[in-house]
Amino acid sequence: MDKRPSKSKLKCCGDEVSLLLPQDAGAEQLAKLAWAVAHPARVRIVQLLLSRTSCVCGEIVDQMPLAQSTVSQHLKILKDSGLVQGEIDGPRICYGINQKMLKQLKKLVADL
Amino acid sequence: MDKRPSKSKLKCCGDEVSLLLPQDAGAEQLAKLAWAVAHPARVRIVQLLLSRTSCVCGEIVDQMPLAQSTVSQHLKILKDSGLVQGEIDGPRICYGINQKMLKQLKKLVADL
DNA sequence: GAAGCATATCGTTGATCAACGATTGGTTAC
DNA sequence: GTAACCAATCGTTGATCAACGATATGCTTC
Repeated sequence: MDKRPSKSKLKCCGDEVSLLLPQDAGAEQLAKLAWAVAHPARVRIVQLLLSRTSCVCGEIVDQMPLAQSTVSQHLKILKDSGLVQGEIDGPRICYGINQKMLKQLKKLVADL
Repeated sequence: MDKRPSKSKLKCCGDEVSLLLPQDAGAEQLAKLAWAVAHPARVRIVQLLLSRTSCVCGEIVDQMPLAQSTVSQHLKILKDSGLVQGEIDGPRICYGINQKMLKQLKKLVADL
């Protein structure tokens, strides 16, 4: 077990960091968006979505050496970050890049 | 224990991905650099280093609610990514941003 | 050489990631 | 309604992250 009972200092990575570091509001968001593309598979997914304006999950799975559940998991991470949106298109789901968020990411990185 | 003995498919995240996805050479590098700034504390460190052109580890520790060992660990991650360089300056170590790598990161993100 | 200070590294712990197969949920077609 | 298909979720596992304290290393200075 952990020897640190409840130091009230900093748990790890999470929302508490922002409370202790109020000065960097953008740091949190940059970290969140950077995290979304901090995995080769997710970068690849973003590239696929950008190259085709829209894409179904099945197509992504076909182009990657990963199981469907794993791809779906990565898509969830991308969706949670806001970088990717999915809209229901009949029986399948049409995924696409959230251009606003992508712009935000580009701006945050460019302003570093 | 893991039920997957050695599927020779894909271990997780690592160098093997590049072997199986040769088309995205840049995806790996973007993921690696994005990963470096995928944590609020590391974004903060980069910002600190940029705002002062150079910075000693002790100053960074003073400005963050983290232990010295934790900051040193984050610095190591940043160094491993290439974004940050450290040169020995007498008894202390002077850290600074590797502008070339930062430019590379900006370019990779901008080209998305 | 010993003392002192600045960093790095070691060793530990709990939390999270990333992968998979299996199952569930939802939508169309018969 | 049932079958078929697509995508999401569940449950598991091993690996890695992130945090800390404690210890080791390295360079000055005395």
